[in-house]
Formats: sequence, C-alpha cells, structure tokens
Amino acid sequence: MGVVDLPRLTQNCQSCPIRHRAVCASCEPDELNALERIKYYRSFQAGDPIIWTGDAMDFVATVISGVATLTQTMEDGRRQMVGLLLPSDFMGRPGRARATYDVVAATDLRLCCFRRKPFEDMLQQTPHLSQRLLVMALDELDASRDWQLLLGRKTALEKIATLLVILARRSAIENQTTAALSIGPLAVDLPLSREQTADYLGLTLETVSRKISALRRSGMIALEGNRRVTIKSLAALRLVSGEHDPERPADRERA
Amino acid sequence: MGVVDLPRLTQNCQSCPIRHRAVCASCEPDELNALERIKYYRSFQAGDPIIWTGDAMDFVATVISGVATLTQTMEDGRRQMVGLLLPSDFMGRPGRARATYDVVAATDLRLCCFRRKPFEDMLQQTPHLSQRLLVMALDELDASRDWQLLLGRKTALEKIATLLVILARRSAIENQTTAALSIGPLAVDLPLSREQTADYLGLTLETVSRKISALRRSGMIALEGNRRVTIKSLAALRLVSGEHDPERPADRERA
DNA sequence: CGGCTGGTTGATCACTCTCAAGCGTGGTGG
DNA sequence: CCACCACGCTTGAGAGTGATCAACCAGCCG
Repeated sequence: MGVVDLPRLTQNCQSCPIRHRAVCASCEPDELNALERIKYYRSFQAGDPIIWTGDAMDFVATVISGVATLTQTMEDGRRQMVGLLLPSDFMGRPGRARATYDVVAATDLRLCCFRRKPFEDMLQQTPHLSQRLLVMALDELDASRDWQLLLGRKTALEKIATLLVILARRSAIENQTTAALSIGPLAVDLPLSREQTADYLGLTLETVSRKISALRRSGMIALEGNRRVTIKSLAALRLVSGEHDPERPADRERA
Repeated sequence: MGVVDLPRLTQNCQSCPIRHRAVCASCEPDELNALERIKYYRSFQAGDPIIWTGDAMDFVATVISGVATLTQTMEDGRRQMVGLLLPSDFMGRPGRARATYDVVAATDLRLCCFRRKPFEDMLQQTPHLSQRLLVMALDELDASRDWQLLLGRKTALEKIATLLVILARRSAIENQTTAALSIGPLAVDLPLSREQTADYLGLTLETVSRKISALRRSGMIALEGNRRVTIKSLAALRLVSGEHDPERPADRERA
C-alpha cells in the first residue's frame, strides 16, 4: 500500500532537523536517549493513507518532513479537513487506542514514530515531555479556534487569502527567513490539491479554483503550474484575508 | 461593571460539585490542599464580560456553575464563538499573559480562580495537575475539530440540530441521567440567545430563528418561551444533525 | 493517439444573508 | 390602569454568494 518501513537506522536525535520544535524539544540528553531507544522511522508517499478513523492506533509520531492531513468525513461523503500536520507537528493522542480522524500523507512524508505504550510510560516519568506536549496541544487548540473563525465567518476569497498567508508564514519559519517576510515577492508551494484545499477551507474545489484565479487576475499572486504560488504583495493579501494584525490588537470600547 | 468579588469563603474542595471532572480531578488530598491555598471564587451575572482579547490575564479558572462563551471578533464586527465553557471546563492558558479571546458570562456564573503564577508553579511540581490539563486540552481540541466540521460542512438545519443534541448530551452528563438519554422527551435550557447561538453556529440570528421554527413545525422539538426546548425525539434530531453514531464507526473501503 | 487526472471556466440553482416589518413580553411613567 | 417603549424574537421578500452540473483544457502516461 505504498508504506515503506525503513530499516532501523540509528539516526541521531541531535542532528534531527526538528529537534528543537518537536515534542522532544525540551528533553535533556538522557531523556533523548530514552526516546531514541523506542523510536523508529516510517516513510510514506504522497497520497498514502496513514490511518483511518476507527483503526487501532498503536503509535504516536512526529512529522519530520512533508505534510499530512487530518480529515473528518460524514456518511454522505462531505469532508472537512481539521488539521494540517507540518514538520515538528505531533500526531496521535496518548491514552487513545483508536484514530478519530483519517490521516493521509499529502506529500512524501517521513515520521518519527514511538510505540504508544512505551511513549505513554515515558510521558508519566518525563515532565519535560508532558509539559512540551501540553504546550503543543494548546497551540493546536488556538490554531483550531482560529480556523473556526475562518470556517464560520469568512468569505471564500478571505479563506483563500488566509490560507496563503498562513503557508507563507509557516514556510518562512521553516526557512528561518522571518525577517524577509514582509518584503518582496515570496514563493510558496501549495502542499494541497484544489480538492484538498476545498476540504480544508469548507468550500468546493470549483470555488477554490475561481478565487485563486481572481487573486491572480488582481495581481496579488502569480501561478507557476498548479502548485507553486508567488505572493507578489503579502500586505495586500493580508488585507483581504480579514486578519487583524496579530501583534497590535485594536483598542476596544468598554461598556 | 457587575463583577462581584465574594469574600474568601474557605469552601471545601471535597464538597465541590465538579471536584472529579475539573482540572483538579486527579489531585491527591495534599495537592488539593495546596490548590485550596491559592484559590478564590468570583461570581458574574449573565451578560458580564469576564475578559477581553488582549487584556492582561493574571489568573486561570475553572467554571463551577453557569456558562461562559469564548468569542473572536473581526474588525468589521463579524463574530465567531469558538468555545462554550460549561461547569468543570477550564479557562485561561498557563504561560500566556494576555487573553486571546473575549470571555463573557452567558448565564450567572461562578468561577474557581487561581492566580496564574502560583498555578504555573504548581503545574511544574504536580504531574497529576499537568497530566489532567493535558487530557482536558486534548478533549477541547477534539471538540474544536468537531466544530470545524459543523462550521465548514453542515447546513443550517444540521447545525441547529447538532447544537441541541450536544446540549442534551451535556445536560444529561451533568444530571447523571445518561441512561435515560435515548428515551422519551427531554427538556433543555438554551444558555444562549438567538444571536449568541448564531455566533456559535456561524449563522445569522434570523436563520437560527427560522430553523428552530422549522424543527418545531416538524414536531421534533417544542418550545416553552424562547429558551426552553423540549426534545420530543432525540433519535430524529440526531438523524438530521448528520452525526455518525460515534459508538459504531461505519466500515470503510480500503484502496 | 487516447484515456486519465487535475484544474479552469461557464450557466444555473438554492441556501443563507440582508433588510425590513411585525409580534409579545416586561418595564416605566403618566 | 393603561400608554409607551425597549428588547428579543419571528416572519417575509429579495439579493447575493457559493454550490451544483457540465463542458472544456492541459499535462502525463500508456
């Protein structure tokens, strides 16, 4: 099914590209050694399913590279993506034996996996690990609530613009080019097809296509192929995205 | 501003109605004593604001009784509710000094508060506390993702039905009448006005009103006043809500 | 060359929003 | 006691956004 189990490379956590952003970020060397003993890598190709809702889930994992999607499906086939897992993001839930979402590799994907039971044991014994997981869960919760605003209240155009802004931000973080964010054109690779994008934004793929075309016609973005977007004006895009400037919350009337 | 600070009653945690569901649920007696030393109660009246986005947040709290809402607002006034805090739910985020949502008392409300710094210190020292908070955060994350499905993909009628089913479930949990859930009529008090309901469901208040009327005309529910709903057929309501039966996930094709 | 997949574009439809009027209850004051 | 108003809610008519249905296009691979 496309799943490739690699031989147990004894790859060093110290040289791991996401060492300082993943669940293991605040582990001490000895804690890292303990994790290293129970970890194993798995690779998936773009499109591979990783797990289905209801399946037994005997591992948890960190995304090392690539993008995975979390989606929910209704009986009549309507789908809503509820999460995007990017490098350093955590998948699986300690204490839960079955998956509650479909997880699919959107791009080629590499996971650092831990069998669930040993990981849960380590969570109990390793405050650095559980505290880090708590922070990550709270960050995800914030992201999910921001997404609620997008799904509930934003127009199709605002949704597309928001997604592009977020992808620009994430890609800047990954490339450590934060400083350059607000200046000049910026190339972003969409990790999602039009249909997946639609599932993420609560739209149809036709509407996604139309609104991307509209942004292209307006000159805010340019397209090279279907997946590569050049953001010509991040400021303009941010404006149509309807986001407040997160650094400078507006003053507010009090009753 | 309607905020009422009660005198520091030395009320006993042992007799607390939510003792076994709140963040303190898995604390040992000595841990509970430590919490008891830093706790204080605050009461709010229906409609009182508790905190605004961007305000300094020097406490965290557990809802003892009543309902509070978490909402996000866009510059042009569009609002999306992103959380409902019911008894035993936790508000505030350890490690964060400012509120990221508006929190408002939807009904008369009683909070068990902890100053943030001492609480954070206790989190560090008390695995029972941080582990419980992790579980609660993950539960909230699941709820938020379910809400994403509702906001992104459900019709107005499905949204209303889903809300009623959830309120029925929560009120059953609070009253320990789980067994009776599937049988007979069931009275639910809406903690939210039509407008708040609209903000929760990503609708307008007119659409909320229309769809509630539609459910009434169809005979699934009856209304006594604006806030009290009698669910005449929970099964029918569940059907129109579009939820899978959560206990029996459908079999699924594999590629 | 033909079929397949993913994407774009067009025409129409329908659901929800918007704007507006009306209703019922509760409170206030003449 | 009743007139009046305010507030929350309901209902109606019309408009608009995004969905649906359908045709078409480009790239890719057999």
